[in-house]
Amino acid sequence: MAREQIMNVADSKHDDCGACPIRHRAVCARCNEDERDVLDDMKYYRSYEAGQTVVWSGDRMDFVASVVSGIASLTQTMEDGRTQMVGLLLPSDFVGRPGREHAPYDVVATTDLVMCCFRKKPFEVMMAETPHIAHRLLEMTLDELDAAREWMLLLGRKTAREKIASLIAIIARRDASLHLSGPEGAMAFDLPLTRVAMADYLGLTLETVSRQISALRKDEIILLEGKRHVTIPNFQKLLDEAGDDSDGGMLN
Amino acid sequence: MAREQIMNVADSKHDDCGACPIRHRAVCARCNEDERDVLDDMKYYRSYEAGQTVVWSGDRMDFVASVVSGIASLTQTMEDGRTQMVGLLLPSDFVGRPGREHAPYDVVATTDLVMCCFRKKPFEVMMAETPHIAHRLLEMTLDELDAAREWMLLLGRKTAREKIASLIAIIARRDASLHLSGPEGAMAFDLPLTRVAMADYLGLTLETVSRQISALRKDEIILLEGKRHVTIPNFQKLLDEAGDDSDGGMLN
DNA sequence: CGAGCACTTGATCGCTTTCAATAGCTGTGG
DNA sequence: CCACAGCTATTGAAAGCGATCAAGTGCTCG
Repeated sequence: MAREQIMNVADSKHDDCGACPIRHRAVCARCNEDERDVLDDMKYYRSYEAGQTVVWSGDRMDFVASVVSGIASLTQTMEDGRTQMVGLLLPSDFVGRPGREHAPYDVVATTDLVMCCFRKKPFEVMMAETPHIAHRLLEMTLDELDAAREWMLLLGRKTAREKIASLIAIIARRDASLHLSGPEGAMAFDLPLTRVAMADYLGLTLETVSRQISALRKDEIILLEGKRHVTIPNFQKLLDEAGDDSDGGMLN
Repeated sequence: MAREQIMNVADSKHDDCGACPIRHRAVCARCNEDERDVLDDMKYYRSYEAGQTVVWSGDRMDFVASVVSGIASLTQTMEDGRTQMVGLLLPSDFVGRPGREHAPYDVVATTDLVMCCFRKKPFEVMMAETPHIAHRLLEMTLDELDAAREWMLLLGRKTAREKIASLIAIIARRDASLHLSGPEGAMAFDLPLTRVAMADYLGLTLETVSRQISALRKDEIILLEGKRHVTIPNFQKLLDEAGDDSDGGMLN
């Protein structure tokens, strides 16, 4: 908490795009070398600590960015304080909308976070001239729309237990794809979200989240070490609890 | 019900794009005359009756399309039959995803429906060569993503009464923008959805939908003639019931 | 050691669902 | 013409799930 409180100002500009861990999945994934050189000159990094707000809803947003590492969340809040997470941004995900002045949601760093930013105007110009970027952004936006619609089913129709199981399954799958390990064998990882964040994501209260996690643990669908470390002995059993189709909701 | 059961096969190809009612909002909105001529040659119309399924989830989808008139819905269904509407497609909205083989959702004609279709392959080729189309599609997809996220807040955090009020407000606003009448004065329109469809959209049961509509009528937030015709004496009062921000959730 | 935080667990409340009966409407056929 | 089926919608009563209110635990940090 105390380390580098000014880190979000101490931005770095020196990492080479060629070594970027997200270059094959981010908005720049389709760019050729020349195009990437231009972006390389435009970009700057910003870092945020877990809990910091990156952008406030309604604020002017003069940049767009890719998540390089860590997790950010998009959150909507009603006047009386009810909040709903409407997006979970993982490494390579894109933040901001070309052509829009103001942020429609709060963007919050859920874990320590590094973003690769571009000032909006130059990026818009570049996008207009570079079909590779526009196409990749369209593709990513369509994927996000699919994910949002999957989430609508969860929010509208799933029970609390199914919601928790679904969230754990999603995190497990993402973790597996990061570590390039197949789905065979026991999966184990740390939950990157607090109970409150999970509740905001799932449209539940934190008490219900806690209770359902306890219930899944009691039924040995998941194993817990401490508050955060999860082991999944049988992924199919978890999917059954999530109520998803038998294909496990595989993308495409 | 009995009239023109084969209408979805009796397709028309003759309407001129220049007279198209959605040409200023659809995916082709940014096209110049030459580009539109090409689309004009590619396109064909298809009509569906209320209740017909346009595409089944998982089916091969060899076309993309714009809604010309009527309303279509995107629906997800769980194994045990629970269903959630994840998209409401109004005139000018786009159906289908370039680059995807199979439909991820059921597409159902909620009212009688006319769509302007393009075979997918030629459309993809055209899109790759025509930035105007790709850009417009990106813009529309980003708008849809915003709408989906607004809907996630509704599904996750709003009460049944707020959900109903929100839905009626959305339909009222859309109707007003169609009829080019300002929000002043009493608004009146027919609900284009059955109670079941509303329930599927809102993540409720049809009984709860019915009860909350009755409650809003008793409180004189809305007036009902028959089952479907709604009059809104005071739009602001409806917005208050919807729990939206004071700006009424105006786009942009 | 005590404050603060994240989390868990218990008891109760209340909103939405579930189950069930009924109304209103349209179309069909005796 | 009326009886009846089929559909949409309304309304009532009861049940259940998640929310709310309230302690209490375990951990970290000062």
